[in-house]
Amino acid sequence: MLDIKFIRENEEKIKDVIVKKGIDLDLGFLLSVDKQRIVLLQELEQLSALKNDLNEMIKTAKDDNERKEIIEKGKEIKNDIEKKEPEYKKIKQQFEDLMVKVPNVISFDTPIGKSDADNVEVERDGDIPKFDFEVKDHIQLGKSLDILDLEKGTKVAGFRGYYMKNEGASLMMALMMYAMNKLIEKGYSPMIPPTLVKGDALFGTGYFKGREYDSEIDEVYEIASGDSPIAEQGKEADGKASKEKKFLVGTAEPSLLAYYCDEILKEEQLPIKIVGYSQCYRSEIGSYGKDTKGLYRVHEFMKVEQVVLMAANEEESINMHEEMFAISKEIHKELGLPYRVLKICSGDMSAGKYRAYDIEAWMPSRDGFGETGSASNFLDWQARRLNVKYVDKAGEKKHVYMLNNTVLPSPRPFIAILENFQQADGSVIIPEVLRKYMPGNIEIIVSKK
RNA sequence: GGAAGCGUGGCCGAGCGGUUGAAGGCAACAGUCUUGAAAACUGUCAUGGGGCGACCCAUCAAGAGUUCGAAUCUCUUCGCUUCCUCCA
Repeated sequence: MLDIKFIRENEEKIKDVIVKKGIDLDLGFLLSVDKQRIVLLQELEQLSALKNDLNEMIKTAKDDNERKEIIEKGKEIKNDIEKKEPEYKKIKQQFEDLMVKVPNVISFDTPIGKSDADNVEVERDGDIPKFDFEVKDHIQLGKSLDILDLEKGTKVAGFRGYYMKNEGASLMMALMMYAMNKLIEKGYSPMIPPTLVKGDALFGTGYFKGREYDSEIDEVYEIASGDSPIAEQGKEADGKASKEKKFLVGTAEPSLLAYYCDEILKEEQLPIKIVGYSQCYRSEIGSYGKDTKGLYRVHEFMKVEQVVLMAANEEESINMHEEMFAISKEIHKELGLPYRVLKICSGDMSAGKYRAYDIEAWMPSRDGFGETGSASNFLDWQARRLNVKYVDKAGEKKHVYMLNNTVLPSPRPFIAILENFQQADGSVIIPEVLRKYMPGNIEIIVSKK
């Protein structure tokens, strides 16, 4: 969310971003709604002021007659207010619905483009492995080593379900422990946040495209809570409110950031650096036909995520963004995974983002790179929705800047490790940095058959 | 799951139908005094919105209602606390 004053003053700039991000929004219409809203607001406030004056006058009325007169007048004004109010509420709602869609501006160095095809590769590291034997994909490897069971996963959990087994389960836990500890060593405070949350956290971080959850477009699972089925949740006509909706997060980011919602921090507290571990759930709506095999695209996984809340300084936020993303690169290097870095273009960026990178690891079975991480700088776009402010050194209240980065998800690096480090005999070498987290500190996963 | 109670400004806490946007205290900030600090004293000090401004509107968990008028009364929801029950 942006400040309406900023929008009024930067109409052309935002119109430009709307085009570059490919967002369906008529900014001129928003501004005209804004004007109507202010007019109605002023009219209503004037009526309220009048009414308040009359209420004061009652106290000093000379006699019952005068009192009656005042009450009559008050009723007229109340009528006027009641007539005008629905109109104002309607406009206000319309205004808010439009405001929520206004995208954040983009950084000066964000490439302009229409889709992910226009993202710009800016870095590449590591040698793509060459194999002198027939390469297996992670599905075959996982099966032969008895560390991944997709059939049972589908049987129990349905499409995109999976079981991690034996060294596979240990390897995933090792990845998470490794990532978690690395960030703690870098000064991040560890957190295990809730994954079942109210809508506010998801709206606040931009995971709902509108003000409310929309099952058609939002890639989030809604959960039945209380005793009513989902379809019957929401406000009842008779004013009886139902239980609050709950959702499963797709990353720890919403829970970690919403920890501070409605708070006013002090500048001395900033930057706040947190590393969170969570289970992540994704409905993968809109990706029905994509990556249907294996672990690449699943509904449920584990992930270590980092977030930073910092003072509002654009330049410093860019530096922080780089600093956070450097950790992802360091991790890929330490794991020995060849990777490349993409600067995300305007059209592939979600509405709230100011600047974003993706990191992709080499996956032999894809004969290409696959996304293993993403770092985003939102400036104060999320903080406005979450209402997180700080008092700066001059005593002024400002919204904090928020940034986030994938430290390590569980399934995709697992794919990359299996496929890149497979041996001719079907065994898989475990990256050195993970061995201390493996039971028995094993160095290799071998077939038991 | 059963019972009772409670939700007021950064915090504590009064107020229970009209000079209450809200006493008092703490914290914070500015000043006086002091070589400096502390103490003491004086002053400032909620948030959001509208207006060029005087100023106006809204907010005492949220929503609805009663009333000319609600922080105060009624209802609903949410949250918290305590006791009992149950339980990984």
